[in-house]
Amino acid sequence: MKPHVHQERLSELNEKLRQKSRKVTAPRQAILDVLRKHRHPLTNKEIFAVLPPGECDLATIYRSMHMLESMRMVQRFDFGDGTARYELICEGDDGHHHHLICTRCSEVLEIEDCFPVALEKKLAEDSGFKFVTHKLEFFGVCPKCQGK
Amino acid sequence: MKPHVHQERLSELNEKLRQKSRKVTAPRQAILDVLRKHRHPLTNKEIFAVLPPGECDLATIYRSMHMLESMRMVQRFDFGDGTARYELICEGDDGHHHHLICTRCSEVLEIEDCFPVALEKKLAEDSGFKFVTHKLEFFGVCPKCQGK
DNA sequence: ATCGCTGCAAAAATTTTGCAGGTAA
DNA sequence: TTACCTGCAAAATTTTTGCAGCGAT
Repeated sequence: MKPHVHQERLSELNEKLRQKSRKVTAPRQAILDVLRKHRHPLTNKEIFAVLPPGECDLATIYRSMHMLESMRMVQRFDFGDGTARYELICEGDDGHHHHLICTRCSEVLEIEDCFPVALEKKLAEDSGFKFVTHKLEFFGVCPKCQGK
Repeated sequence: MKPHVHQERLSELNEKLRQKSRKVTAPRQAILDVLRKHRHPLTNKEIFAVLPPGECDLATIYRSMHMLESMRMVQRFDFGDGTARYELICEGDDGHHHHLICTRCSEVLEIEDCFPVALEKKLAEDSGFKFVTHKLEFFGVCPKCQGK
């Protein structure tokens, strides 16, 4: 491990990992660094491709993403193509947001609008379900792809 | 093919298939019959399991679902577990709706509420995207599972 | 008689798991 | 030292594809 880099991240990571008696390892830091440098959800394969060869095994990425998701350090998204994508959850944020994805070039915009809370509450009351959450993604054709 | 069953369905299928110079085959009718008998989205594997052995190959189901989706006869849904699910689109309906899924027992409720059209329009205007649609699914714990 | 469709088999793509050795705490 | 973690390899899932023969039109 390089003790001089990403101290601020390291302390956050340390704290969260130690809470669960997990270890701060080089592969985990490398993965978090990749996620930090990308604004949009990445597939495990994309994370693997970006990392220097030999820095982290693909299986380790899968295992790490599961762990990071259970610790609420990353948020999983599904764009409907059958491949999981992950985005780093910022501090003080719950990671809940949505995307607008171009169906032609796969460009991704982050969306601040969200499903109205009132409707979600009504839904929970009507159905008797509890702890109701939702996943919402938008799809369309971006300006660049409209002429083609 | 059994000429005495599901005549009403057959004529609908015939018409749509013939429009694309596709053929009305036993496997395709069998698949549509399964979908018609189930109110909720099914995975290809589930469809395969329900069909009598030897009635339809799994690969044929995959091929059929792609075709039926492109013909807008089925709607694809993603429940976030990495497996595609399909539901029959009723006549006169565009198939656009959502579900409330129990994260413990996988019970599925159909939801009539939808993301407000006005917000979707605003989203399209703000972003410059066109043909904007959305996918929305709700997750929670159903009444039966709340005590456990 | 076409042309499309099917079953079978193989391959591709994504994700999970077992295990022996290595490393953080 | 002791758990936990990693790489490697193998397996499990889900989905796609090639091909020869069959079948709807």
